[in-house]
Amino acid sequence: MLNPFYFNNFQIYFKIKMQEKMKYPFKEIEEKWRKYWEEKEVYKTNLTDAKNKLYTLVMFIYPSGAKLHIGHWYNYGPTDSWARYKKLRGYNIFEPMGYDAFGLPAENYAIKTGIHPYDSTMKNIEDIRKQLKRMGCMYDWNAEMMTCVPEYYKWNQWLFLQMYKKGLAYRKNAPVNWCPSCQTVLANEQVQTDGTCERCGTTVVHKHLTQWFLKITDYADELLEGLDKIDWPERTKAMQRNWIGKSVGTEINFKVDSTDYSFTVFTTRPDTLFGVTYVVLAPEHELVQKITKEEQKEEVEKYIEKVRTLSEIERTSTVKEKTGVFTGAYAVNPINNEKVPIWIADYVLSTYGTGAVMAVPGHDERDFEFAKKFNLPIRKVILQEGTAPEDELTEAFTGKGTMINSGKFSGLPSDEGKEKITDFIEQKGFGGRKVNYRLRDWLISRQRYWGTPIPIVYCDNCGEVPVPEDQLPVELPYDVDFKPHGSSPLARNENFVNTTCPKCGGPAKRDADTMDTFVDSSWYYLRYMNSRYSEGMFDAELANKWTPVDMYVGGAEHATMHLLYARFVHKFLRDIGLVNSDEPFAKLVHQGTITNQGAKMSKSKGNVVNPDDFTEQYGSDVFRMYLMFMGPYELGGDWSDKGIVGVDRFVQRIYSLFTNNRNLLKKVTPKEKYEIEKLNEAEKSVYRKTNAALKKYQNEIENFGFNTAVAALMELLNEITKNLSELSDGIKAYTLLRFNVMLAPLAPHLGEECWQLLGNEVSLFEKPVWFDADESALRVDTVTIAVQVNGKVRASINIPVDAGKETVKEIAFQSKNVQKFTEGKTIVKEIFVKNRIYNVVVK
RNA sequence: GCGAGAGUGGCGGAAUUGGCAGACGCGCUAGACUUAGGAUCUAGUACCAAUUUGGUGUGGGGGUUCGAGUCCCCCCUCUCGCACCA
Repeated sequence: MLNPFYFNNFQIYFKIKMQEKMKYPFKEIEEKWRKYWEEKEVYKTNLTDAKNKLYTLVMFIYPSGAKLHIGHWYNYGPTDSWARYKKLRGYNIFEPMGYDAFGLPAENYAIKTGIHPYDSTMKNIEDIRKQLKRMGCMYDWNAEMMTCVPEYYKWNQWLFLQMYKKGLAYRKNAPVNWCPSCQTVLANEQVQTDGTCERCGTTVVHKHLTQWFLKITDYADELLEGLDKIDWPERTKAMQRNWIGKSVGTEINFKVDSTDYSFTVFTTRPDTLFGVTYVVLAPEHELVQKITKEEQKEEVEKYIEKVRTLSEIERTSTVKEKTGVFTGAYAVNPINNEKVPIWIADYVLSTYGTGAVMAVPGHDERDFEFAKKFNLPIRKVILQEGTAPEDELTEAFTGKGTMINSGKFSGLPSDEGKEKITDFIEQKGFGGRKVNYRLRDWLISRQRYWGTPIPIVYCDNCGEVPVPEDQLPVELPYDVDFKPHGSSPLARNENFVNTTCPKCGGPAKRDADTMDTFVDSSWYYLRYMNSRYSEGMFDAELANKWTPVDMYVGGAEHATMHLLYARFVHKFLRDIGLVNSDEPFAKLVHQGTITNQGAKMSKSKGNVVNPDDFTEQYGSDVFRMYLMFMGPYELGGDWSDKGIVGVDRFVQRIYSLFTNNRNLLKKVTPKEKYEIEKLNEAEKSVYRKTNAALKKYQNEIENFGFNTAVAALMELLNEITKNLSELSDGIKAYTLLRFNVMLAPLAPHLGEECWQLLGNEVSLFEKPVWFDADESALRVDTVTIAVQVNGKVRASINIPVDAGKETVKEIAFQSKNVQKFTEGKTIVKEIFVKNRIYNVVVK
């Protein structure tokens, strides 16, 4: 019976069994607390009380077929931890979550599988909601909302109509980016640098369509100035500044020789006006057809045709050699009546400035290159300091200098010349000062099904007629052939398209396009406060209490699109009296990108890491804490699960520490503060460490320094376990309580469990508790400072805190090593920084 | 090309105002737990020599300073953004 082999195995079995019992049972515990929070509605925000309000927002989720990935966890987990910390500190937190539910992927998926975008989106939302709940964030599920329902998108239409009324929504036929794969138009902002479609990677081509634009350019200046007032990452603000691209310059009219035609150029360098040796029009410029001479017609036509096939990126590539064609016509330089040839070239864009450029090859790199290639004259009109007028230009000189060969303006510094020449041009009526922006109006028309219908009808009698507000929403029909045929899917739905004119009652057709989904996301943060509100776009009273958003966290890739559009819409809503603030997001933080093997995670690359694998093995707290511990939040980094066991061990140690001290608070009530001199050495050191950790933790969490906050907690745990046997129950309870409140934001389930284990009756997040550091404990009586001889550390000495130089010097020179390095030498200099360093310089 | 950020042990990364570089974690090494260990605990772990100790070290080169990972100049590499913007 007592076979040693059996016995042996039984022992092992027993030991393993015991360990399993000890191990932190994260599955039950995490589920237990999630259920508790949900049943007690712990995260339901009292929105009527905005006294201590803190609106914490993450960019809402796009419910694609893919489940939550590491990036979502990395975005939402730490942000929630920050908000939880703030909650423990007494803030009234509002942390909502919703779904950015319209969009192309759902439609592409439908095209591929035949599953209706509405059905797949709703299914995805179901799945994602479950996953989100398992993360254990403080989302107020009462506020949950999605953009693809009429209750929401009705207000996109309403917003559009308000802009229309103010003349901010207009239609124009313009060269647009056409993605042959998506069969749709893309905004310039949505075309990638290599000329491909942001969503599908297909090379974008040009197509001319009549489209709706929102006049964001009217707000260009304010969007620029507003950046100074918001707490956003500098790099993001710089990106928006560049994107808006304000440049102050001069517009100058050039007459076309022996005709009545004229055109305008924009320049930031009017001081080089005498250096103009030719002018260039964009191939699309309206004048090109009118002025081209008969003998040049064929060549010009051929060139225009060639340019039409090029994407903007190809046209503007620096690598590409300059191309262009002479029109045969001449323009007259208004400053000196000189006749200069008119060329067309693809490097001049019709979408920027006036679509016409005065070419100064001597002082502009592109013009220089062009002139060299086509043998056009190069004239020097700005003299570089330290060079002679007769020196030949080997490259364009684009800096400041002294004007030469410029008539009566010769001799002026170029800065002054800019003003003088502009004054002259204004006086003569040839043009004037002009501010130009790189920013273009926001193209919102999409020839697509899965979006907000544009509330406009076209009537043969009345023309373009806005749908009256009381007839909103213009509902998106369910039955539709969403397969792309080059036109909008809605255009083929007779029931939708055919309608009556709201003005004359005659037959009319609806606009068959839908809106860019960035319209949806440009105001969603205003609706969360009352997501079922039906009296208006949003509950303005609540929205004004709670906005601007106090903390907005999301990817840096939205720097120039979503984040600019939302600012624009917010300012517009302010102007029509709906909101009372200037900016939507007071503070912005970008989470870094988590890559895998150096590449962005994507389905196509097959390098997607599934967070579920880790949450199932370690639990959601461990996974969340590991993501925070990996490195600086804003940097992101390459994914590796190498260190996750470290965080798991940390959690195991915490759990056994708290289980071993179960109901400690029933035995003892710790004091608010202890007199440090009355504690034993172990207690002193734990007491100090506890308060140092509190201080450090606060600093770090406030600034999204999660990695160092976790490290501070680990240090504290090490200090506690090292000294555990020497601690009185009072000190033990004191430090565990503080450890617990710091732990809870980072690992909320475990935090609650420990809180209960200690003997607390009410959930921590139900009744928030925080402890401030006892500053007196941080004051120490002795400090260790370095003693340097000639800048090299030769000793470390303990000195009384705040000890003066003479005392320190005395102690320092007791060190043999210091003596050794100073022996026989004279002291030239002494540097003493209190409590930091003593450095003696000898010779 | 322009703009922003980064470069620190075998690895992820720490380091208020310039003031003891390498916190915390992973990994590794050794030991303990009467036999097993993908468990736990303890100790060690930048590099080079050696016992104490000395020297070298934050991408490379120069500079400021008593003192530089940190500030200044030049260069290299990587990441992101922009790209003929007139």
